Amino acid sequence: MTSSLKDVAARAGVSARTVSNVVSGSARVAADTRRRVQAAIDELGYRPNLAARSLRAGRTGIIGLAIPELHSPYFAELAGLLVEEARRRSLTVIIDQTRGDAEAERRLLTGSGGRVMDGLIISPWSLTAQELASTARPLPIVLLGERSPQGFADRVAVDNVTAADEATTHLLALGRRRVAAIGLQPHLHNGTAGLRAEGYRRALRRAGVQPRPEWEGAVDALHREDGALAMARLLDNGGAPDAVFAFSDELALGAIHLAHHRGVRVPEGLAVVGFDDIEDGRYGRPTLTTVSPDKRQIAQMAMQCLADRIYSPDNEVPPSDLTAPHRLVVRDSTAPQAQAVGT
Amino acid sequence: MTSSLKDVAARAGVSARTVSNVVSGSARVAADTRRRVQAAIDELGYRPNLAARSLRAGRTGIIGLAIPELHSPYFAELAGLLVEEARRRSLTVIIDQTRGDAEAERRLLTGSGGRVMDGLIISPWSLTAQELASTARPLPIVLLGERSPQGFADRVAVDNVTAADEATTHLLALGRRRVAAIGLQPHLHNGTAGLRAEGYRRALRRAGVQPRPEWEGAVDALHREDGALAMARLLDNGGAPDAVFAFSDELALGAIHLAHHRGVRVPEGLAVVGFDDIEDGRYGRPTLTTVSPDKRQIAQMAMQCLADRIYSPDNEVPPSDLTAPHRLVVRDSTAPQAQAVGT
DNA sequence: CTGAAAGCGCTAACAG
DNA sequence: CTGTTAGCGCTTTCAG
Repeated sequence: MTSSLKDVAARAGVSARTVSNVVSGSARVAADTRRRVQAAIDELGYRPNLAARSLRAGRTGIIGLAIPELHSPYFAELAGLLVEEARRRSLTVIIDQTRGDAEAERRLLTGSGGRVMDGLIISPWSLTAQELASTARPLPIVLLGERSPQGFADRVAVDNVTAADEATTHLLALGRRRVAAIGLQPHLHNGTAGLRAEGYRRALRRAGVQPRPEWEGAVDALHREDGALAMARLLDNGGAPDAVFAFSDELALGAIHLAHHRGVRVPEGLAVVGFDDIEDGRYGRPTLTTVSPDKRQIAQMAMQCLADRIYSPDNEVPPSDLTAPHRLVVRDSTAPQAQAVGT
Repeated sequence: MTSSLKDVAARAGVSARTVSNVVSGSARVAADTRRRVQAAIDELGYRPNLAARSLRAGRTGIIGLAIPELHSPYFAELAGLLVEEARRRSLTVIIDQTRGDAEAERRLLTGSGGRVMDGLIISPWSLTAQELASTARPLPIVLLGERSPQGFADRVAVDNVTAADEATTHLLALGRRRVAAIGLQPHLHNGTAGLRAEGYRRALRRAGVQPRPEWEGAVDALHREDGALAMARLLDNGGAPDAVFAFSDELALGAIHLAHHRGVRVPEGLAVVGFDDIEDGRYGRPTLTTVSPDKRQIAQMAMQCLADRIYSPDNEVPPSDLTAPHRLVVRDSTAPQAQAVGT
């Protein structure tokens, strides 16, 4: 059914070598020969077999992307950007969901996938960087988001402590003092949540506000419903906070949803800041103030990093730790007045 | 660096054949030999080379998923489910974004990708089923969503006409008569939008309401901003509709956002129904009434279909046309009263 | 500029 | 139950 390079060669009356040259454009071929070969290719509908090429090259041109959840807006958007960056480098992306499950993260590396990929970009939730790096070897990996300690693999992340500090400081600057946080994940070794909590507490202290455990809302996952649940607990036991810093926009949206049902107005009674700058936040009601990581930059950095490792594997460059920029985008959910400010 | 089957064989003192048997579990191997081979595998950290295996088998175990946008909540969720279904069958998914671009859709098939994939699930926006099927041959493909005419490839979709009819009828049952639609895409050959428009008009006629062109809001894309834009035009030139059926939840959310800014209350002044049942709709304000396609079912049907084609390619079964179930989920955006009804 | 031939790592016939 | 071997389709030395 499918024709091979040899078939094309036979048809064009040349050797396989010449066809290969025409296809890859690697060496000079006489214009006339090239034309004849091209004609044969078209007639036979020939397309190179990637498996054979990979076998030969020792490379597949495929990289893996392992994220906890594809249906989370933040990861979906990031995945889209990464796929774009990959295409720019003629790389193909295989996406896998780990659901934050340690077993899934491990299987990705030990399973057959480990051999089909030239490299892996992973946002780990359960495994430590060390465990990942040692399991993956010699597969190059790039870590997204933060997991301490560093030094085992390349990593790209925003400065979570500073970002969280800025978000919290923004709430304090509005005159709010009972500033709660939503999104701690003590059950996971989620470094990101820990760092954001650290920034949150740092900002409070700097403003002379003592952090209080009952203001720190833990969550199981980072979805709207978890945010709603945490918000409910804060309203019931947290001593009525007047502001919330949620560690993700989804959590923030869930919290706002619940606050509304409890008759708490946002931003009047409760100012809310999220994290991620997902599209829903821009079109929700009220529009959501959020920490916006530069996702395109993250995608570029991660892909650049991985490509470097793949194409110069012998290069003994120590793991790099890249920080992507972020900025606080102020919208209605922290507006000083009740007036809508627009997008 | 990486060790091959031959290395393992040498180390275990057996032949390559035996190692292959141990790895694949295909033939009986003496318990003692198996143990020795396994030990060698572990020591060397051997993992089979997928490229070689694929070359041999003539199959890669990789299937493609081509969707217009990964960051659209609907497609992201669907992609997640498809990846799950694929794993259940030990298949790996490569995800690609077409952005609804004809060139991208074509390149996916003609480019090198066509050789690395065993099959393709695609949600086409620009190419016709016929063009896709003929370009793809002999690659099995499954179409998601509707594109007429049918008969060129397997297809999975909800009954868009009926679903749109139900959504519109629901609005009419609330006593609304100036029922607009948002989401027509006359510039694309988007069969889905056309079918939803058809169902919308059918419902109007059955209720004795004459469809009016100025009630049909066209959009460039299916995002919130497009919905907002279309809503603005309807309010300006559409004679103040009292209800809107949006062809996607994102459009609906954008429309609601804009209506709110114009001082139109939802659902009191404007009842809104969306399509897709994305998570944002459940946590927005108001919560969004929507047509909910059974996404899991869609994923299962599509994967089953594709797997059948891949594993029995000679089977001359004619292309099947599967209809996935859907249901109307009524929430606050079409509540008869202004009271919040909850999720 | 082109031909011949080796070999990437694996599996499956075919012996033994 | 296990060893030997051919060959999947391609690239790439080595000759010509």
